Amino acid sequence: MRIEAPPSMVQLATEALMRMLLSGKLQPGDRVVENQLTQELGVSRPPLREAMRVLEQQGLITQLPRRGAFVTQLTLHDIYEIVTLRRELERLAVDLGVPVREPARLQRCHAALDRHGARAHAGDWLGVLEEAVEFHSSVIGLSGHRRLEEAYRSIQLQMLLCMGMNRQARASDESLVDDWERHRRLLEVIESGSPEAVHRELAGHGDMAFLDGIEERVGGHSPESLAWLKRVREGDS
Amino acid sequence: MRIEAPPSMVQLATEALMRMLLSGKLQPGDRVVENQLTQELGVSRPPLREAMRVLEQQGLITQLPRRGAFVTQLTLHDIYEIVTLRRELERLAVDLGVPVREPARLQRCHAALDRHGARAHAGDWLGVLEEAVEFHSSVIGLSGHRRLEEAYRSIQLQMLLCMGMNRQARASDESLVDDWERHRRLLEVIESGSPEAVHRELAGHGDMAFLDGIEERVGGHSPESLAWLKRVREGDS
DNA sequence: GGTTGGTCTATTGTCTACAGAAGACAAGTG
DNA sequence: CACTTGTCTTCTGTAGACAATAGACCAACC
Repeated sequence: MRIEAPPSMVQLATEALMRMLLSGKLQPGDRVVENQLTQELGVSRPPLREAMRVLEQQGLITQLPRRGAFVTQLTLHDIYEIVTLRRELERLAVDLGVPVREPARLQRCHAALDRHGARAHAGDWLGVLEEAVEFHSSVIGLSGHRRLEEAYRSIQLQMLLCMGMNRQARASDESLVDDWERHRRLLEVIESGSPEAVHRELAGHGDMAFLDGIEERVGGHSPESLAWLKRVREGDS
Repeated sequence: MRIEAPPSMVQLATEALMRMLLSGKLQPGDRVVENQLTQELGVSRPPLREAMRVLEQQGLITQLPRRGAFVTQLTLHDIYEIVTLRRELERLAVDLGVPVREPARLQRCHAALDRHGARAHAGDWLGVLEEAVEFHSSVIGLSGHRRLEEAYRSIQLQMLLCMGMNRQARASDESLVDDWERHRRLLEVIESGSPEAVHRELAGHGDMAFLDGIEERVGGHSPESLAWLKRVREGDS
């Protein structure tokens, strides 16, 4: 049995920061001061800075040279980018991955789904979020396309960051379980083996509710994004 | 007139490393030792490490905890991933960006193309590469989709890294100019405004020559990648 | 002779300290 | 009273030093 290497401070700091972002403890637009975090996390600045570089690359925080780092604040155009790109990546993943060639890959989906269910029933809000990300990643991973999976994961995290604010208020225990049920259905459809059916299920997957009244909550209304929002609302879902 | 902030060491180190990778001074599989580079680049280790984290995120170098960093060595499956994903991103970019809505964006394409041409005629091999990347990025950027452009750029750099070895030998001065001519033609087709025509031009863009005999040069022959290679060679290009 | 154990070196992981820039604030000036 | 200017504080950028680990090499033992 192969023992695993102890996680590096960079890794721990990255995960801790990610959790602070997903939980909303760090909100979009917030300034991220290095010295504050070193105290909170018990890490010195160099590894923390490396972790921040990683999250910067993922688009979760934004660094301005000599001015500090901020939690990325998405514009309407950003949301347009995220949603359109995510949809395209999903499409490709389904076409490549469904029907599933290697049953072993399904195991990962089931494992994530089970953990998701456990967290949902326990009312563990943040845990549900993390396992939902892992579940979706594992679904995309059915394609056997690592880069596709990573791109998808990155996009997904950005989207969650944006949903952060109103999520906490909205997510009751029932809706957590509802999410799980929806994911369970998705996996069933995938196992049935029809790419078209999966596309349909994903199209109606219904995580677009956060778009309601989005224009008032964010800035950056580009022509593209406004046109897109109009199309989406006219039922092109 | 707004003066620009002096570039940080992290930025400089990232660019220098990138150049070492593109030029083949660092070859796939090579070990990257921090202390050696600090001497060569005249930077201390913390900013160098941050730069390496950035390149790790881009997939250009691979870090093994407590074992050091290596230039990423691509498998056939990796190449399959890169080519398929790149194609998909191109497709989306063309559909979103052609015909061009904002003429201002074309200016960036033309500027990059001009620089590309100048480097090609000067026989500046590395410069051509850099400007070719910028040209392609600017074309994808016609879509106004920043994330799409960045994903494409990352994928493209990975591909260049893989082509590195045989590139230097193969690229004569004429072929440099040929590349430029091809790019010029592409931009003309784009300006003509027909997405289908652009798709056709891209399909026959002809940078697939490096796939000849690729199986012998790299490892990692997954079922997906072998099937894909067969399809490509049967003229699905 | 092959294997095991120990030591030694090279390299990574982390921390502390210092230099320099950006922004805040207050005092002076029109 | 508004605006500018100088200073001060806070924070980032970078450097250098120390601790700890992995792998190589050599010797001793089975």
